[in-house]
Amino acid sequence: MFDYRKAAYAQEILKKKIKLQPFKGSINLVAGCDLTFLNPFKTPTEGIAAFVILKYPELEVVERVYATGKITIPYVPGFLAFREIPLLIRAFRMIKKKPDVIIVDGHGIVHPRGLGIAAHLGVVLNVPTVGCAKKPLYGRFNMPGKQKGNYSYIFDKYTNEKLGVVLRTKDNVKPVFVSPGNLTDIETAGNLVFSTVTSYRLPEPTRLAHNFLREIRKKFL
DNA sequence: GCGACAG
DNA sequence: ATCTTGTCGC
Repeated sequence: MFDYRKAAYAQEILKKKIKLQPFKGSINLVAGCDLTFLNPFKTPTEGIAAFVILKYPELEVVERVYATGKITIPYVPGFLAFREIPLLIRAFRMIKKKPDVIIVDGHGIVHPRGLGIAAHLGVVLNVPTVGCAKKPLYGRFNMPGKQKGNYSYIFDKYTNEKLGVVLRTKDNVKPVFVSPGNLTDIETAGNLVFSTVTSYRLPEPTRLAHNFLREIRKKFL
């Protein structure tokens, strides 16, 4: 079984290691990562994690890697990282050209204990990360305008601290929820995601990682 | 007590 | 989180 009390404690410890700061240096390579499961409704199950690395700001793919393994921890809102990070780490180690920043499919610091999967991964790898989720998890916010580029801020519901942005990446399409993971800040996170969006709802790194997995997954069925 | 709840 | 198909709106 999985001890969620201990996991929550671990999150509180790791949260203290997050460094929120403007991005240091320049971004030449940006990565997107994602996971897929052979049976997403059963645990344990086989999982596949992938990273797609793109040149920035050209968004040309320069490398793709993936790793497979057994997923034994169930999904519980607030503890996604414990389920997905082990395989993500293995895939990350296979990358030859390490990215300057990773866009993770999930939240950064917009999280009940301030440590969503993007922040968790960023601390463990000591790499700049940005969280880009498709649904809200925590905090209060107003919906942004309907036009691409419109955004609003996400605040902590107790401290009112600004945590991230709700960003409209495509006209009349549901917005995404962006927040810094590690070694980035809200502005860096928002700008990076918006600058990697083309004509789809999700930023290219995330979208391509997802497509890549769909490809790989077929070979395992 | 009730609703909400990343992937 | 998977997969597929159909429908609707811009």
